[in-house]
Amino acid sequence: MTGDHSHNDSQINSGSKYGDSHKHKDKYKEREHKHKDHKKDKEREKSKYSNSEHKDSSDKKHREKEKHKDGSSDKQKDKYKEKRKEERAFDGALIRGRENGFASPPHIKSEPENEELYHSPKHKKSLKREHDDDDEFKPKKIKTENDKGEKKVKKRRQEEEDIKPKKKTKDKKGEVRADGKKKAKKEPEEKWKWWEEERYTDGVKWKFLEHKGPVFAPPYEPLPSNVKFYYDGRPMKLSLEAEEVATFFAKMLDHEYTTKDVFRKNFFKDWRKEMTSEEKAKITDLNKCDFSEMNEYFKAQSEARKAMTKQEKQKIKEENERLLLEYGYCVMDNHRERIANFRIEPPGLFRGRGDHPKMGMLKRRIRPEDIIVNCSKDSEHPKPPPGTKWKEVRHDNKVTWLVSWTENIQGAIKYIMLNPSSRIKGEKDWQKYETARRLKKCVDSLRAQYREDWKSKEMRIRQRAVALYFIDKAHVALREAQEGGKVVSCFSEVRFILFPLTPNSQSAKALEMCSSIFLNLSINCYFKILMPHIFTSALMHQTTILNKHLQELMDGLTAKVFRTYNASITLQQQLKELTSAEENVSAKILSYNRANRAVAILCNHQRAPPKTFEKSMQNLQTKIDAKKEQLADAKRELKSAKADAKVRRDEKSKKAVETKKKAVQRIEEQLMKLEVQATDREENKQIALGTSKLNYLDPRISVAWCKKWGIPVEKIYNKTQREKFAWAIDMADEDFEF
DNA sequence: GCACCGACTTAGGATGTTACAA
DNA sequence: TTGTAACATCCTAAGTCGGTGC
Repeated sequence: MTGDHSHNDSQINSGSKYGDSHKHKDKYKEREHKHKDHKKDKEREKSKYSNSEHKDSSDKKHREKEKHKDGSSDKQKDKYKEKRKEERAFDGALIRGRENGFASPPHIKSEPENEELYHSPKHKKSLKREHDDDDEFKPKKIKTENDKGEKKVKKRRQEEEDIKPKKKTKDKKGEVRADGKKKAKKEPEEKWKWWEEERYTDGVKWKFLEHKGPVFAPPYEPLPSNVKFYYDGRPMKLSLEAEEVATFFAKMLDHEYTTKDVFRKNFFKDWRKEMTSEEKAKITDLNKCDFSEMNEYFKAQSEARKAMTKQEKQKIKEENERLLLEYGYCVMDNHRERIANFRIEPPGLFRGRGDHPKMGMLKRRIRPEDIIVNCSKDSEHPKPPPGTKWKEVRHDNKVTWLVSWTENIQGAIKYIMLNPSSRIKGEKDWQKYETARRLKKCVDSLRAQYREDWKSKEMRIRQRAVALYFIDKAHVALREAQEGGKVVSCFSEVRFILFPLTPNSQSAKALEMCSSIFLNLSINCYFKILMPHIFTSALMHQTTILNKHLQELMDGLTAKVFRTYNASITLQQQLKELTSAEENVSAKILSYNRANRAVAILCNHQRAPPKTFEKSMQNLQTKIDAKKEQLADAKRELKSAKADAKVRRDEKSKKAVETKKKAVQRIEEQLMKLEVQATDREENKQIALGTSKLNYLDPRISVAWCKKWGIPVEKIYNKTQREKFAWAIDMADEDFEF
């Protein structure tokens, strides 16, 4: 659908995304970040949390106050955020503008209305599975569901009563992989079908949770004495602390980051904090620092790692697997579930994306004293490493995280949570798609309504309607931005809104806007042409206000539901359009990828073309050429074999003809496969399919498509994806309609 | 009503592993 | 057997949204 995705567009996009944007540079002028001195920080934390083993509300308040005091960094963050969002919105809008973006294809309207009853699980009295309702109202649609409906529905709560979460339960969890060999690893035979059970109500996420806590980053290993750091041309032995931070920089020497001023400046500032006073006195200029020997050492190490013998590699692998087995799983409500990120982020230099003002800052090492552990009271609590204490152990079953800590760069909280294959993530995912399906039911009237509202006499209503239009069609979400110290929500800069009005803009044709939209924009633009934002903050500038409005329109509706809905409905529609029954499997998969790609383009999921793209494309072309030659040869041979057979008229030559014929056929097939591959790859050059596949496309659409056309689901989803979408694979049959 | 924050979800680059061709 | 491309997984930054407290 967007085959003409132009080169220009992508340049615009990736260009600004990766932070060149000179136009805005002034915006991010270096500011003295008042972020605390690292050491002060440490001290304060020490005093703050010295006796924080127990949850203490006054302590918490105190902590909060402390946090608020240090608002400077947050402001900076906001400012930075603002810029990033602007760029994205602007770039995305340009691209989508040209391509007529999210404007739903005309066919969407003609989608048969789904008569199923949708309701938000959130507000249901009984949080029974959505498909239970499907069964009730449309039994024939989801056959498999129907069958299951007759099965007894296990009651989770009852189960809990029956099997008290004593330690022993762990041993019998289904998916234990006893054999260390990965190749031999089997999918667990009996996978828990959580989707056939009841959900919790009232925000309870679990009743029992037990885990072993996080895995900390390995301690720093000092450099061997022959690897030296040089200052001003002379070797210099660094203290352990300073050396460690230096290695972070040395490891990144080949990266573009280390050439950036901001990065260098932030790094140097934080590095100096780790130095002894002598070092501090001596090392005053980063440009005089020579890390190259260190850099080479790390390169050599990584080479050595690659060159390790099979046995050595195997040993490491086994150790990793042991770690995974021990720390990678938890027990949540009688089921053993995989943890997503059980390793604590190691220390290093912060790699903010784009022109992040904090890039290069030191991400400090996380210690047990920074860690909040969340688990059941009656579970065996994870033990902190000997001689250390957790910051806190809490038992909050209204949240899903197992471990959390606050990082030092932005002051944000980081979490350890469960794998996407877990019940807790899967349920949420499923619910997300159900909300999007409910939007499908009312999207037409909703669209009609906001179009109507463009004409409203009330400015507030008109603006809201324009906002909705953008959210729906261009996925320009309202966002928060700093404006004179106040947080306002707004759309992107005027330049973004203006582009459809600029006469020479190619984008003018792009957004199929009604005249009343133009009118609304124009009014604003005339008045605010020099202002940074389009909408006045007085009326609707809180994201929450708009979201409240969305809630009124449909239960559970937020801006992001539009994205899910538009993506999924587009996939379904594109699959219908592109798949033809005559095609063979690989052609069908190409069609699937094309449908997926259409969605990725809509959602503006871009990627940098792989570094090896041109080369690999060339290689493929060479292969194709060779195959063509081979085909020509084979055809010639067939021809002469035929001629031969005509003369000889014996069995042997007849057989030879058959053989040659088959050879030609085989080569033709191979050639086609290669050509399909080339097309697919070329079209995929700058598009990232993963994000939409993983986050926006209702997996049941893909599963239904696979079942309908007899495509093995493995061709569409790899193992991890199949684990994540197990619920969909199990429940959707070929008739599934999004 | 505003500012801020916690708890998630989304995003895509980096790194590791596997499959396949030479 | 080796080198390489493709694919999978890991990692963590960034975005979203609702809640809270002033």
